[in-house]
Amino acid sequence: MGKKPAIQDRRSSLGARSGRRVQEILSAARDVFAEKGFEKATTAEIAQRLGTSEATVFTYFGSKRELCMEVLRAWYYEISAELDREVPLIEGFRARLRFVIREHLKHLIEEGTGICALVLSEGRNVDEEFSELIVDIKRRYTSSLMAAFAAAQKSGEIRGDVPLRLMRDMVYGSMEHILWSYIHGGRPFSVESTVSQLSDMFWKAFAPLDQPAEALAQFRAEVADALRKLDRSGS
Amino acid sequence: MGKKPAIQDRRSSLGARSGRRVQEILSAARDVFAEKGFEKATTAEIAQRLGTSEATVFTYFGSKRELCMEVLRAWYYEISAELDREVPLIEGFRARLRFVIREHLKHLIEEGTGICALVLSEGRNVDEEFSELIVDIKRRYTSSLMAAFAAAQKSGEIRGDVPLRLMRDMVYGSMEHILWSYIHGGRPFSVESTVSQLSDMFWKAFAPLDQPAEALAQFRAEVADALRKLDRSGS
Amino acid sequence: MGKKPAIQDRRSSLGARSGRRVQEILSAARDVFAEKGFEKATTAEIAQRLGTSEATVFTYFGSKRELCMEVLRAWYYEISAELDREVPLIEGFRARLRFVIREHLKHLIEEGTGICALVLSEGRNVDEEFSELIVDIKRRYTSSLMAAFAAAQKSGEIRGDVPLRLMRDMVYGSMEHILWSYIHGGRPFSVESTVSQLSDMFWKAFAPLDQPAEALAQFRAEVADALRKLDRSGS
Amino acid sequence: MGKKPAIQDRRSSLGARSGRRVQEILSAARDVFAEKGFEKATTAEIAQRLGTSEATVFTYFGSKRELCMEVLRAWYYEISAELDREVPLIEGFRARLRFVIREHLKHLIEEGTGICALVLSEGRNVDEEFSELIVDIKRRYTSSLMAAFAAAQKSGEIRGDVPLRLMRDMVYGSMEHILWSYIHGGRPFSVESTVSQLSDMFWKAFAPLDQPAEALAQFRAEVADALRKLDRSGS
DNA sequence: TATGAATGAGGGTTCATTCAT
DNA sequence: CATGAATGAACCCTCATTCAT
Repeated sequence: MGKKPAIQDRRSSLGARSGRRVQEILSAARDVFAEKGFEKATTAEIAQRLGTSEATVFTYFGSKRELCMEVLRAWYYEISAELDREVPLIEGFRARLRFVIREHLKHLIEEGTGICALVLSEGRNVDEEFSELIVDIKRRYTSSLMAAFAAAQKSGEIRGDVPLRLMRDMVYGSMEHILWSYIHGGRPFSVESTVSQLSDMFWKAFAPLDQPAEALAQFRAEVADALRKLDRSGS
Repeated sequence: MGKKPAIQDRRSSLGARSGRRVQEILSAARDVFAEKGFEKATTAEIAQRLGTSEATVFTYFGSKRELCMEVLRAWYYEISAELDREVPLIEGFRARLRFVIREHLKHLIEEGTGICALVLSEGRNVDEEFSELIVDIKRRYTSSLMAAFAAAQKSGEIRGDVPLRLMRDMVYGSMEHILWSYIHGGRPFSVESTVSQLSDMFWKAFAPLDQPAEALAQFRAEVADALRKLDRSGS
Repeated sequence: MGKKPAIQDRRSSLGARSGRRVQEILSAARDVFAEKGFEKATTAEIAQRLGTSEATVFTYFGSKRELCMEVLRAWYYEISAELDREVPLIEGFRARLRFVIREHLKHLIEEGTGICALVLSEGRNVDEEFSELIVDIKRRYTSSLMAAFAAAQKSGEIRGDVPLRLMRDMVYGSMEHILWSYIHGGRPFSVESTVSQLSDMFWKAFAPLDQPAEALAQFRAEVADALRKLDRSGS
Repeated sequence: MGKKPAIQDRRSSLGARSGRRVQEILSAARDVFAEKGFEKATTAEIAQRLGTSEATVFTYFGSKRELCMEVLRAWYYEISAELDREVPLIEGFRARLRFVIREHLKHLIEEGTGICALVLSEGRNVDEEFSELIVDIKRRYTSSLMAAFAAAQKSGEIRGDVPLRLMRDMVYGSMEHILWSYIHGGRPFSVESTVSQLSDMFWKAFAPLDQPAEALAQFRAEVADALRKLDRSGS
């Protein structure tokens, strides 16, 4: 909006965040943001942990918020890449769904409550300016599941009367809420059993409407077949 | 842990903030928080809308964050009371679930994206100090649904192999995500059709394991088994 | 332009800068700005001299630049008021011009090179935002001389073929340059003789074009008259 | 006073900056300073326009301020050279004055408000350190006019009772003020008519005291006196 | 000569919060 | 109760400038 385009950011380009320095900063920033949360984190502390000056941080990242967004982006990127790679190799919607759910929960649980809280919380605290960016990041992140949904809908594995988007929101929303409860409730948490239960429930929720009907039809055919046999044997 | 004497200073009780002034402040605060979000809202603006001084605000509320929490509490309180009253009168789990879902979506949609974003976002931005409070508020808010879950589990309307808490997280998590998508995507949004779709899907997800499809499957297995035996014996 | 209107400045109103505090701040600010110049002056120092915090300064003035503008405004205001009062009472354009010149030089010399440099320099360093304000201030300041010009042009005391604005620029521009030379050259400087010389030169520069012609005409009339008398007496 | 070894580091001499690189930098710097003003211009932008690094700029110029001074110096240098060359060839003070005025106005108007504002504004924003330098530059720049004044005073073309310096300040000060008004007022501006009016007025202001009008006045006084005597004796 | 990278050194500004009246 | 006034405390960010290569 009213942003000065600035001379052109001092840093190379927003694309290739590969330099060693950049990675170091990202890493330190992730730690601090995870520990303190965005608002309470200070650029001073991030710089301090790196043993550099704040100015160096700002050489590579335009603002504290941008830095935080990049931390999130990097986090999502990793899993996104994995999902993009693995999910298409999996056979069947049910297994795909299960895989996606397990990955999401596993990563967020394993990396500690800090980063988990950051991902859950800052995904919602977006300064307008980065609103579009976070939407993109999440779109990419959820694209594997969306593709799986699409394929499943086509093959008749899941119902076709509900927007994919709604199902996606159910899956991710549920997990977020579960993780949030976990973080704040401190209850013991079994990833595996949660994965199983969620998969099962969503499998049923998303099942084609005519599944029972189809099953019934097949059953009838089988029974009819059997009856014919009985008839034959009993005659 | 050396916690501050905390949240009650000179206020009557944690529950019912009554005075006219208190209500005015809450109202102004809600407007401002809804418009700007917590961080960008200022106590100065809240006071200014009331035509009083910031000091007055602090006479009634200990801190900006506390004020915000009270705004949220008030918001939840209203619906909580309604749910507590209405839900028990409804017959059947399915209808109860539907009612809860509709109320949640309806309120958040109708009151505008501002308060909606506030509820969704600030519910996650908790300063440790208020962490417990928000958990309480939400517990109270979700208690109607939890009670319905419990009753349904007892009566066999829903499956008994999944923690209620997990189902609750699914329901509320899904709705939060859906609302968030709505707020940021700006897509047209039909409360009624969403309610129907969600109710239906959750109904299926939560259905007892021995419902038609499952029962049928098991029955079919039995029959098939019997047929095999007959086959063998009859040949 | 793109300024946040802000909730409404915390300070009473831009008009009545009368409060004691305001005057104190203005005074301290003038000292610091005069000593260091705008850029090198710091709000910290201004606050420190007052024995208050910087925040207090910002309670009354929106920004460092605004504070500086107000210092300038106050400076101009004082003399403007004096000129508005005195000039109209003076008879004749020449005396008025002389008065205006003397006041300008006198004030700027007497108040020291600091404030003088500030007035001369910062009158030219305007952040767009205050561009209009400084123009207003200066318009007001020069209005006495402009009025005198207008009256003189009407009465035929000065030429009518030159825009008043041009003459005004000549008078003030000359003085600014003279003062600048004085400040940087450090040459001894006699206000009185400079006033006399300037007045005299401008008087001639601005004199009606037909002054010589008129004088000549009158002189011819007088001589002719004398000649007639001589004729009469010598006959 | 412990002055820094100052302005010449590794540069050939204070006078002639020759290298191609130097010229490129000066050119880019002039553009940026003209567009943004000194304070808002950044060395980063200057370097960026050149396609080099900031460090390169600092290889050739000791500081941002020095660079700016060199830009100004170069600007003045060009016209100074022209004036030095042309003015002595012109016959008569009036024509010389007119020439000088026209050149000054013409250059500043033609090169755009950016460089004009820079010259007018930064000529006044001197960091002590460069105070002497700018004085030198301006002395050189005004030397043609000063020489013309001196010659004119010698030949009796202009009055001898006023310091040349004062007259110089009047001429340049007037023009600066006029240009400033033009830049900020945005009024249409005719160089030629302004040149004519200024020349005419200054011509009159600087005219010898015994020029026609004065001489006439004195002569008239004498004649009148004589006439009175005649009157008395002839009655 | 050229420069990529790093940074020292503030600087202005913001607000929630306090307290005497 | 209400509040005007004051401020502590930080924070993000900028940029000219340096220096090893």
